[in-house]
Amino acid sequence: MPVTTDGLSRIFAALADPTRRDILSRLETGPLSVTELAAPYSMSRPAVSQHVTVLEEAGLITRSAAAQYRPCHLRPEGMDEASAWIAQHSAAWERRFEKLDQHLRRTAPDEERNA
Amino acid sequence: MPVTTDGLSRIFAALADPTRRDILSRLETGPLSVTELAAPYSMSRPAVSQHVTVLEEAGLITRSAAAQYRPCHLRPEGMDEASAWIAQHSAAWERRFEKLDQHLRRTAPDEERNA
DNA sequence: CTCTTACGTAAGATCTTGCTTACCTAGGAG
DNA sequence: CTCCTAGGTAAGCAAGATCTTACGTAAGAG
Repeated sequence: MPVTTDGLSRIFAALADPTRRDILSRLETGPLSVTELAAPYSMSRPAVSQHVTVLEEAGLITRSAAAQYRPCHLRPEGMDEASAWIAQHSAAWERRFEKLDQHLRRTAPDEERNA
Repeated sequence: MPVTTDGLSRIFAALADPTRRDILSRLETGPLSVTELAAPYSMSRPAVSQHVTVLEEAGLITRSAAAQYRPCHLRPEGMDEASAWIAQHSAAWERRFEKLDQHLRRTAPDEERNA
């Protein structure tokens, strides 16, 4: 990854780690502190802190600056860009096969006309 | 990334590169050879070949083994897993805000009971 | 004040990624 | 056969990712 990475690349890169995806899943039920997030994993707390930073820089979560307790919570609009990219390209995928489909149906399309 | 990476991580990692996303976009209009894919980029053809290998190992494209011409084409079901993950978690995101929504609505929910 | 808790960050080891150039194979034209 | 085209692969390097341990800081308890 180059020095300056675009937002979409950052989001997909953030999602390309099982630990980070698990963190996102666990935040869906409510905010958690870094210490709480780190508990189930076998890695050190600073490692989890770095994962959280990656998620934050990708715009997928935010951290409150509340004293020494800094709960992490989801940023709902964070995944919109990735979601939109996938949706758009899935649509293109499907259009390609719809065209094939239509082509195949032109061989015997008679059943739908007499309704 | 560890020695063995799960499929979802491989897919997201493959999507986390602008060149590879661009390759996928260009394949939506039909299959292209590695040489054709490499033409617009300023990097070497082997570099593009390696990007194509990454996409292939993620299950996003396939290569025909036709003689020395090996056109790359999309594998439509390749993005399903990523799409499903995003959809599922976007849904969880939304449910979280629906619950908030419902909670707010419980302050004045009387209109729906007398149908 | 000191001590604890929660957390970030710096330094460093190690692995992976993304590129390069150089080289190799396979098929077709002559 | 030789030559060209298409493309995969190896070696090597710079940069980044992921972890570790060690340390620093800020807020509250006593």
